[in-house]
Amino acid sequence: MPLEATKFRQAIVENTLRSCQLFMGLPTVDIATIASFIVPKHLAKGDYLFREGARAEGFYIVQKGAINIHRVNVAGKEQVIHLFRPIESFAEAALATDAGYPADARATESTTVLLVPKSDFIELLRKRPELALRMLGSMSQHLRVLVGLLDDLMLKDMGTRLANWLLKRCPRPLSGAAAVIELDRTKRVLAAEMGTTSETLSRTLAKFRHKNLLRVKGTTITVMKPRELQKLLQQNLGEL
Amino acid sequence: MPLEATKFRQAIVENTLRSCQLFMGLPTVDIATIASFIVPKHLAKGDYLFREGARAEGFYIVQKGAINIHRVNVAGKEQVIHLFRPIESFAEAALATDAGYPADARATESTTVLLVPKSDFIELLRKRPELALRMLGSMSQHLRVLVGLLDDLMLKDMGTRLANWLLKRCPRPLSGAAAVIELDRTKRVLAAEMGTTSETLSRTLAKFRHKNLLRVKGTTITVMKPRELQKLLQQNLGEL
DNA sequence: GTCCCGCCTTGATTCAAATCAAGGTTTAAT
DNA sequence: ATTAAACCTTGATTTGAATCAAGGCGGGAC
Repeated sequence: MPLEATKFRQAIVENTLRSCQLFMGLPTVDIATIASFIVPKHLAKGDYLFREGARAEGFYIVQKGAINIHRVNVAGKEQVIHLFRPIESFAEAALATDAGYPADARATESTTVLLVPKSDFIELLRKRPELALRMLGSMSQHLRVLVGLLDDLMLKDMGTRLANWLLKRCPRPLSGAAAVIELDRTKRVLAAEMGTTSETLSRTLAKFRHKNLLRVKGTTITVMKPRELQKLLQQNLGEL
Repeated sequence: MPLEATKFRQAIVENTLRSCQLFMGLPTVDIATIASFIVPKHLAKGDYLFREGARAEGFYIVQKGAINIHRVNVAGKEQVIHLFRPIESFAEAALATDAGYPADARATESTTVLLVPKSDFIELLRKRPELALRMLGSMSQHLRVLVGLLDDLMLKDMGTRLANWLLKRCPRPLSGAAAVIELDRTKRVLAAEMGTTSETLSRTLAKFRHKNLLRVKGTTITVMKPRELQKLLQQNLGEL
């Protein structure tokens, strides 16, 4: 294989690493070291990267596409935990424990991830305590996301849940300016993420549409009146 | 203050540290170092250790009593995230980020916790990469717990949820031997942890009682027929 | 001991969401 | 371009849990 090609590939990987939160601003040497033991993996839409309980090989960084982390509970229902998109890292927990992955990971579209193998990385970690702190930061971020998800799921009714979800995605809800939200996923999947069925989501969106709070076109939602939505959320909460 | 007393206190702290998962098996020197910057805190029942958003001073280890970590969502409802008991550590996420604590912490009884101050500990972390790995392990454990909680909360009905909860607490569910479960909390609180109301919990327990699956006396539940319960759980799940 | 407050239980009612069902629409593949 | 499959929407029905309400039990204060 031509040496040039290898170098080129390495350069791309290094670029991804540098731009990802976890390694941003790291010395070039370290980036190069990490890049040297990266294993890229390609997945077709629907392929599983790993399943719950599988021995953990390391953690991952999404380079292209999207990875859906989910859990199928004893009842067989799938609860989406998170959807990771390019430059995000996940499964860092794998580093620290011999227990298998605690959830399933599936590509929701054609996807490339970079595997950072456990043993290699741990070795580096021993020499670079700074890095360990970053890992801690990343995991604490994941914890926060999970706590946020819990919050959302426990909110009383779908109206409230959806309003809350939409507002979190409006750039400046208080400005009153219409905001366009691109779903990046099918409504069925969105419903699953919010812990409900596509029917209920559909109805709730319809309710908001009829109040002229928003418009829906395909997988694009335009929030026409963020402030109204905000107000509605507040008063829903008040009535509890 | 008499030197002896100080030494004595230090010895007790070191003992707690040694027995806690996080520091178990650590060299004596390190234990002593950590013990030297520990700040013990006493809380009366109902006192808050910290509130959501508060600047994080460090992480904690429960020495005596119990700490309830919970979240009050936008609707004002309290969702219990976890109840920490002696020798458990929590809020490790505080180390790695400047964001405040992501939840509230309240003592549910008279409690003593050991505060491990952030800056001191981070300094040590830089010199002891091993320690950082342990922290990662601990956080990954918390992640698992949270994922498990999510699982439970999303289970269809209370019958299923409760059966699942009980079975997780039977030492050997398959043995068929009756198991005694001590709640350690009021039923109202348990209901909150399971994301429901005390009325619903009461009814569900009654249902199981009528089927002679268990007996309830105060805060003690005796599961008479774990296997029956297991069977019921399976078939509940099948019917979905 | 007795009084009181908070906890638990049980019943009746209400309500939101899951489920079942069917028609219309978009997407992707041939 | 045609067709099949998946997706979305909307309606009717069912169901499980929250809520409202009231009575009983138990433990702590005095």
